[in-house]
Amino acid sequence: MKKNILIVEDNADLASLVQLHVLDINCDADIAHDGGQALRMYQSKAYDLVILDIMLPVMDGISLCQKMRDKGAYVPIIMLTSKASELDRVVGLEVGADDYLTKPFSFPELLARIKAQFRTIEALTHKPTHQTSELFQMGYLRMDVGKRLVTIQGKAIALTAKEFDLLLYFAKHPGQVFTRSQLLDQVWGYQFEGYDHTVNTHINRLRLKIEADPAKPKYILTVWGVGYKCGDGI
Amino acid sequence: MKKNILIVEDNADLASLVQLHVLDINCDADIAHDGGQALRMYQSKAYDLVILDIMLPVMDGISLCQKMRDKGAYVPIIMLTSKASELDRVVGLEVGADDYLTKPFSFPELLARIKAQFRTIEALTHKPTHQTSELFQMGYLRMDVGKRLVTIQGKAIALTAKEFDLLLYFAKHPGQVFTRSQLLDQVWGYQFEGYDHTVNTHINRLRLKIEADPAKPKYILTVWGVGYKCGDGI
DNA sequence: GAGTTTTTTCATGATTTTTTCTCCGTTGTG
DNA sequence: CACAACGGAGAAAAAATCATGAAAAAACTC
Repeated sequence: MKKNILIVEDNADLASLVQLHVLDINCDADIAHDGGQALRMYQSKAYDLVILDIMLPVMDGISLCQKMRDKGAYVPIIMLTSKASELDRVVGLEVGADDYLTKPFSFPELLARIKAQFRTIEALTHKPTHQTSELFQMGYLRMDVGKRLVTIQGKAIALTAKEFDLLLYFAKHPGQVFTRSQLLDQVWGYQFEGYDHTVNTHINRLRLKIEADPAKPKYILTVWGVGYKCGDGI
Repeated sequence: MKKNILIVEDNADLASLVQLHVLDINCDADIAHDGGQALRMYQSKAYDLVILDIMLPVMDGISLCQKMRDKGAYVPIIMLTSKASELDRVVGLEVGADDYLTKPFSFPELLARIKAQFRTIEALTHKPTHQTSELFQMGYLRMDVGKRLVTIQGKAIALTAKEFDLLLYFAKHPGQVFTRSQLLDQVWGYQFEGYDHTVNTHINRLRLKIEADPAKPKYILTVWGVGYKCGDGI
């Protein structure tokens, strides 16, 4: 996935040069030549990083940096400057920049600093995204209830709604034997008026999908004269 | 809430000086004089930041940095060095440092950089407070919650309020399947009295806007007999 | 308050799933 | 071994679900 970088730099040559270099680390870059343009672009597109020259026409880099910081999402900002004065460096960082480079800088260092910013973001955001949804397992077969996903040895199996509900019912009651009408009551709902035969058909199609050899089922077993139960899949 | 900083520096005078200065920004600091000691301290206490001299006896700063990075939790590392060679700077950043300072450095700048690191952490870890909002992504599609902006491969997509909220809900729960009434409850609010059909229409318009081929959606997928889920967009 | 945009409701046709039905092999029983 | 009940397989019929487009209602703007 390509990252988007916004380069804010009035020197067109330098801007293009930077743009060229960030391509090497798989990043796309747009260029803004003054502060006003930069702010408009920043608001109209989701950038992953901003490279910002502090000396700009129309609006200086410090003000621009503050305005960007006020606009919602956190986007890392790397400041560039020709002044080597310490005061500027400190002001830049105080005002919300995440890093600071003094011109002339080397491109390897710029790229290294860009990557360092991305790494921080990754490390910090790459966390509680994983919803802990209920998981059931029988042998190699796993069911994720929230995602309604079934995998066998990691391979995804596409099930219809009823197939999934039926299989889930077995997975939730390992080893237990159910008659067809019990299954109709529990999975279809007690108000369902239909034939026991319906269950057969569903078990059938389920077996076609999940069993290696549907003639010798391992997950859903027939209990002759009674109904079905789930095996351990092994 | 005081922050804990680990200073890894063999020059005892400089170490104490740094320790003294970080007190000004309400930070406590421990000092390690060599790499082995540093690693033991790093593992035995939860630090918020590490200041690391690259030239160390026993174990050099680069190796130490890598070892720390391997130890799970993300702690920002600021490297110090007397060598001004560009290669070192780049190696330092490549190896997992978040920032890099060349001796002699000024204390205001060191403190500014420390604060910049903390600010990043705050912005990214602190739950989406009103100011700092989050970015969500599914494939080429990105959502900036603060700006209420959606882009696909950098191109901005104009969504209405409901469309945005609905899409955001999917983006926040990747892969999770929702029924139409769940979506009505979660996105519209449980007090909403309306038809499931409403969801269809919105999904429909969303697809027209975000899908390359609305007939073969990649972002919002239909789960037959259940509802909808978001795909990974690829 | 008129005009625009957004949201909701509704109707239709296409598609998928579910149910029903039939045939045939299998299993258990006497 | 024969007979009857049972379960499996497949196809056809029925039902449910969804996409689409259009119209009505509501919300918002100027």
